[in-house]
Amino acid sequence: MARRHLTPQDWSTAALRAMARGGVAAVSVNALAGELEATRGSFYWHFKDRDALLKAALEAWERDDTTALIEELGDITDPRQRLTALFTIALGQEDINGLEPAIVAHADHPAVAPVLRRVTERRIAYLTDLYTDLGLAPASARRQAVATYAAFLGWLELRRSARDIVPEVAATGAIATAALEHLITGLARPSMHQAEPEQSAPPSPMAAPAREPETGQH
Amino acid sequence: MARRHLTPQDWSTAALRAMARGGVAAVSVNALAGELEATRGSFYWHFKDRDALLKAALEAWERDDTTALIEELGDITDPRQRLTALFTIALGQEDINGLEPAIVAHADHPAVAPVLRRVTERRIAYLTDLYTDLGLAPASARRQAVATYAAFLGWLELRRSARDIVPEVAATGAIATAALEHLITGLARPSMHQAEPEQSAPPSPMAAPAREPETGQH
DNA sequence: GAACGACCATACAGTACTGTACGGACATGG
DNA sequence: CCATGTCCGTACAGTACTGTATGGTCGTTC
Repeated sequence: MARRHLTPQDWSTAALRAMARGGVAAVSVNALAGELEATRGSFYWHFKDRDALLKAALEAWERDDTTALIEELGDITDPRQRLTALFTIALGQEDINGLEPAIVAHADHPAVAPVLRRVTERRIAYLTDLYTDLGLAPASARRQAVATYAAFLGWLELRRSARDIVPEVAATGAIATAALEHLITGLARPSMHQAEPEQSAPPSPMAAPAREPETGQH
Repeated sequence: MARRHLTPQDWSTAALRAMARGGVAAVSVNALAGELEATRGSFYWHFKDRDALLKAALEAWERDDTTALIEELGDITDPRQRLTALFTIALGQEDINGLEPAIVAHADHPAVAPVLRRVTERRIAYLTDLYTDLGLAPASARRQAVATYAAFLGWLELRRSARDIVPEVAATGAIATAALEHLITGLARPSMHQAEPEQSAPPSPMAAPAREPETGQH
């Protein structure tokens, strides 16, 4: 209220929120104008058309949730700490709940496809490098990165669609990180199927949260 | 062509295909009629309205991809074999690629929510029972089930959106099962995921509102 | 062979959205 | 004071979809 002028960012984030709820089709200029308490006249001042809004919104998502995140992690030298920090941030309270599942679900949309492709490539490449830095052989690092990223995506899906059924996924920060660490440690181990020459990742525990969350009653 | 009469099933599967491509909004009677080379007159003979189609299609999905699957697995007595069979079927060639991500992405839709809730509950409960049969303690079985299901969902997401970037996810049958077995075997070892407290404080304390409901409902 | 019911095509109003045209408010600076 | 640029509201055509009404086309049945 009492907000005199809308910025393109306002429309952009509103578009992402709408997309998280109802997919690309829910990003309607009409609906967003109503939500922002403005009219379509304002929108068409800031954007050429609806496609331009979609493009801008998705590129903002790419910038905030991938590019900026990776840059932020560049300061940390220890790969182990970097991994933990990555998960802590990525599994932290989402800015917009359900956005990633919505974007993936519309992977074929012309406005989504190129951005999603860049994001997926970059994230998996980053994860692969990270596991390589942790001492895994290239093939293992790659496999590990894919599996970890799949688990992460599924985690977000459950958080979006089954928060009440699977309350575990609502956890943020260290607790959520600890939960997914299981996946990581499990996968980091060379399997019996394809034994690979590598000094197996230390079975030492991953960084644990301050309070152990679940080592209690069984 | 040369197909004289359309059945409700024809409309139903066409609806699921459309949903897999473009979400709920893509399920338009107009578009489906064009795809089936019919007119909307035919549709409104078989269905009361569009909502009835959505409901029928989603219930068919529930029946085919959850209820029937679990029944099919009932024959197998050995839990280990049952788990492998489950993954082999679930990761097999999808009938409709990208359907699950699309459904999850519209979890709030009134036609989707109840079905998705039932499916998620049932699948996780089945997985939990299965891991319990494999000898895991209740809390571990539950945690294992959630992690496995998350990895499965993410796997499907990657298969939908990143087949070219991550060709691993295109694998079906035994190969895909072997890939995900890493998750299973890694996690199934009870001795491995013992997390001892470490000094490394998490970068951001992060309010952790979610209690650990680990004791499970039994 | 006529009547009936299942199935489908066509035509119509109603709705929600997009994009554009245009005009108004409002501040700033010469 | 008014001139200009920024930002927004309103009005209008165009499009795509839904739901209904209505009539047509078959095969079946007695």
